[in-house]
Amino acid sequence: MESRCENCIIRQFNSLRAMSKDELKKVSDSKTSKTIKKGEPIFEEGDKLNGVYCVRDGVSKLSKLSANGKDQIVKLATKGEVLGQRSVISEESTNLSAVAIDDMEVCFIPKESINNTLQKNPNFTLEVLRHMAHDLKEADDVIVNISQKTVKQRMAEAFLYLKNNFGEDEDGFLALTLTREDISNVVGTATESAIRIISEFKKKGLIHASGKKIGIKDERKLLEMAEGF
Amino acid sequence: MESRCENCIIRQFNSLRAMSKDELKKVSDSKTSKTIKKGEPIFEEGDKLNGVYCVRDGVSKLSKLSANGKDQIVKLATKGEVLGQRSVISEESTNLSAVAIDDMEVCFIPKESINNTLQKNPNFTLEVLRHMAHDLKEADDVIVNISQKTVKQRMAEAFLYLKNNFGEDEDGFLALTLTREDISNVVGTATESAIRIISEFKKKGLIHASGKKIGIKDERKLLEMAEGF
DNA sequence: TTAAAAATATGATAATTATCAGTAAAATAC
DNA sequence: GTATTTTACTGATAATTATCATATTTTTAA
Repeated sequence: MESRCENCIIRQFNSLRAMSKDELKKVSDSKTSKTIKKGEPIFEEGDKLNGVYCVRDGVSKLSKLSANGKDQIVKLATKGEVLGQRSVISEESTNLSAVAIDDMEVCFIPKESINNTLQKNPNFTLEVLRHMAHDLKEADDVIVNISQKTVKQRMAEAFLYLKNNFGEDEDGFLALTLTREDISNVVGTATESAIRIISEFKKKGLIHASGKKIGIKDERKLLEMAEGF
Repeated sequence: MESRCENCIIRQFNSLRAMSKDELKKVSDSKTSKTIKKGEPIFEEGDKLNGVYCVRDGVSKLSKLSANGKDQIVKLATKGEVLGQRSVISEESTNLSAVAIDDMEVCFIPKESINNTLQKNPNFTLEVLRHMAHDLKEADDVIVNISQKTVKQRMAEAFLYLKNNFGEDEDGFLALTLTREDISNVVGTATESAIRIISEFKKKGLIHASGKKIGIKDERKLLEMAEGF
């Protein structure tokens, strides 16, 4: 038996919280739950999406393939985020791929439920709008960072971002473990360059690592590095 | 005597077209027209905006200052675009500065008019949402371009962008004339690098220039260059 | 109109970053 | 548990891009 949206806590973190009980009931009736294994795609660049995906558990990377075959990760989406919204709203195929970094649990909500509510419930639309405004602001920041900061600065920033957004485990490692390649795709650099900088950060005592797991050792210095000192 | 929004053609190009006659009337009553001279700011990063600016004429650069003192131009906004929307919607201070590149004419619309309509007219909200979805998609593209393409490729792309979005004058020059510094801030590179690449493009016959004015000579090759051939 | 300031241009050089090559370690499949 | 594949790492080198210096041209202001 599947759980109902009405009782889902995740909803509190996204725009679905602005839905009425009745609307939520309809969404819940039309939704389907899916399990996505680590490494598997939820959708791919160019797909026409028939709905949105509400992330219940796990983390997904949203990325775009460039001409030279490298992926640029534009966002890491976790619990509570709704994927595919933009595509459904503008009725275009997605410009991003979503791939599971962890094992994930997502709910697929058909676009009809969303569009219906968008047209009838201004509160919901406004809530979606607020979220998108936030995403756009973040995107602007990413643009400025990528174009104005060095790879080293962006690497430092990435680790801080990972700590602030996904936390640490009991051993003090970043809770979200990314491959070196994924890190390089977040930062927008060559994998070897990312690895080199990780080595350097380790030597300088800014971070420590055990296999793939990376922990932040000197947050203050890392922050200074990100700011350019 | 000022012109009325109801009769303004510009409106057809932005989300204001989804407003009812009545709403439009209220907007028109509350709006004020402003003339902004070339080089003057409309608003600056960190400002709390009390409304949005609808561009009637001229072009504005939306930019963000980085720690090292360089401006990154995130968007060039022209006739029909509404500036400051994101800030008003999320009720935060803006993350961008808007400076006039041309002499401009803009209408200032107090946020109350906008917020009112956002809460009452789902069509308007949806229209704003669609625009923002579009902007977000564009921002993603910019991120991927900046991080995956070389400066040369991005320069080529910038000229094509300028042609496609602002057209050419009767002499075949790009209608929007930017300083070399502005070009470098759009592309995200050092001014000297931008100048050097302009010289190179001239030598290769991709563009021609007369003072600040730049014209596209071989669009096909420029496109190939942007794609990485 | 002339002086001053700003923008454009170019060379020399340094710094950053990517690429290629190859080894070591880890994860996965059998 | 071993073989195979993938991922991580390091060095050498090349390519890209930024920075500094300086000259020239253009624009602006007095």
